[in-house]
Amino acid sequence: MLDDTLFLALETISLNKQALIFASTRSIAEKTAEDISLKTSFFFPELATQVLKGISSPTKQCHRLSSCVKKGIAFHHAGLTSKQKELVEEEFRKGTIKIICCTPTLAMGMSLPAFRVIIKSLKRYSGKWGMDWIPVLEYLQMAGRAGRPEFESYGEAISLAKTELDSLDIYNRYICGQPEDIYSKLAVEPVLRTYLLSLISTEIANSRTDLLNFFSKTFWAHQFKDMEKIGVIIDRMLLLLKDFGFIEFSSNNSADFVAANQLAENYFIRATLIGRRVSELYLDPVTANHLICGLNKSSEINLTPFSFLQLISHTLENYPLLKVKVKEFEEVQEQLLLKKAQFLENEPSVYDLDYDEFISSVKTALFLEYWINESEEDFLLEKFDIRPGEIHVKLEVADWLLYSTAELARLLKLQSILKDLNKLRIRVKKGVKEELLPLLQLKGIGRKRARKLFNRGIRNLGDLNTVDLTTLSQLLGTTLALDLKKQLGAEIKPVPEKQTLGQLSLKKY
DNA sequence: TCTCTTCATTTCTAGACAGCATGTC
DNA sequence: CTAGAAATGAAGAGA
Repeated sequence: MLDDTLFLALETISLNKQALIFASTRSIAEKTAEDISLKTSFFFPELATQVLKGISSPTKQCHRLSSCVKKGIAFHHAGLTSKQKELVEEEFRKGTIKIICCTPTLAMGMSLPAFRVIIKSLKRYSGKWGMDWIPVLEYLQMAGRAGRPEFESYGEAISLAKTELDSLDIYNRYICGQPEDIYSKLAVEPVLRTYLLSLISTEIANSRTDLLNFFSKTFWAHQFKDMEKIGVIIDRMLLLLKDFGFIEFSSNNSADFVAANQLAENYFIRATLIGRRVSELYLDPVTANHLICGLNKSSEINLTPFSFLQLISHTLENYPLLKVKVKEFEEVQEQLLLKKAQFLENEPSVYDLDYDEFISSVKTALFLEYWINESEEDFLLEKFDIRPGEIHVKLEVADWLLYSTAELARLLKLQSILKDLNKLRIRVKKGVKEELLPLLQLKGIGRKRARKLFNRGIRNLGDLNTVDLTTLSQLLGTTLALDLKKQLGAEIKPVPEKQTLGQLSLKKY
C-alpha cells in the first residue's frame, strides 16, 4: 500500500462520501491534497478558474489550489484568501469538493461535517519542546466533525498511528482520556489589562473594591480560587495603567496624596481622556503605550513611513509576526542598520530575549514597506513567504493600528504627524506609492489602474481632465472612462447643470 | 568542466479577533 | 524528553 491517507481518501470517494483530512502543517495539507488530486477522476474546470478569480496576480499557492480543486480536492489553511476559504467550504457543503486537507483551524471555526475525518498526526510542533501531543480538546474538535446528522446515522473518525505503540498511546490518551480543563481566557494578561481599563473607562468600576468584586464573579476567579492573588495581579495592572497615564487615582481626603506603590481600597479610580480613547479603540494598553512612546519620539528621528510601519509591527496585535528565517537574518539586519535613524523605538540588545521579536517586527515592517511601494503578491510570497490570506490579515491589522496611532496623535496634539499618518493609512490600504494618491480619490481607481494612468503621464485630476476620452477609453475601457469624466465634471466644476438640463429638455421633445 | 543523481544535513513547523466606514480588479 | 517534510548542500557518477 502506497500511503494510508491516500488509500483512505480514495476509499471514501469510492463510497461516494466526503472526508476531512487534518494535517499538522500547511505544507503537509497542501501536499496531501495534491497527491490525492492526482488520483481522482473528477473534473471541475469552472471551479478551478473560480479559485483564481478576484486575484490580480495569482500566486503559486493559488495555482496549486486551483489544480487540486479541478479534481474535486482542496486544501484549507490560514494562508488562503478569505474568498478562497469560503469557496472551498461552500463547495464542500454542496458536495462538489469531496475532500479537504486542512490544518486544525478548520475544526475550531465553521461547522463543516463530513462522513469521515482522518487525522494524519496527533502531534504538532510547539515552540518549546518540539513535537508535542495536541490537546485532547482539539482532538475532540476534529473528531467531532465526523458524521452529518442530516444525512448519515454515523460518522468515522480515524487517527493514523505510526507504530503499534503509538496506536496504544493514542487510544489511551485521546479515546479514553479526559479533556483538559478550560482555562479562562481572562487570565491572559493582555486581555485582563484591556478589560480592566474598559471597566474603569465605562465607569462600571470606580475603585479597587469594585474591581475585585467584579472579578470575583468571573470564571477566572472561580478557577483561581485565591482572591488574594487576584488582588495582587489587579494591583500590578492598575499601577501599570497609571504609569501609562490611562487612569488616575484620587482620594476623598485631599491631603492624602497617592503613594507610588500603594493602592488604598477607597481611592477613586477613573480613566483619563487618553485612557478612555485607548479603551474605545480596543487597544491593549501596552500597545497603546508603545505607540504613544513612539509618537513622542517622532521629532527626534528621521521620520519615514518605515518608522510607523515598524512601530505598529512591534505590537501584540500583529502576532504572529513574520518569522525571520536563517537565510534572511543577515539581510534583515542589514536593513536594520541602514534604517537605524528611522526607528521610533530603541533597538534592544542582541542578547535580549526580545531580540527575535524585534527582528521579526523589522521584517514585518519591510513587508509592509514593499507593499506600499506597489510590490505584487507573488513577489511578496517569494520574498517574505507570506501567503495571500496572511497579507490581507496583516494589512487589516496595520490599517487598524495606523488609525489608532493617528487617533492617539490627535489627542497628543501632534498635528504635523497626523497628515503623514493619514497618507500612510491610505497607502497601506491600497498598496500604492505616494505619487498615486491624487488619482485614488476617484471611484473605480485602485493600485493597478492608477499606476497605468500615472505611467501615461496622467498624474492628477487636472491631467485626467485634459486627457481626451479616446485615450482614456483605450487605457481603462469605455465604461470606466466615461464614468471618470463624469466624476471629474462633478468635482471640478459643479455647474455643468446647463448640459444636463439641456439634454433633459431635449429628451422631452 | 559541466550536469545530473543521490545521499546527508539543515531548516522549519497552526492561527483568530478587535475600530471604522464603504466600495477594489 | 519527542517528528518529519522540504530545502539545501555536498559528494559522486557519468559524459
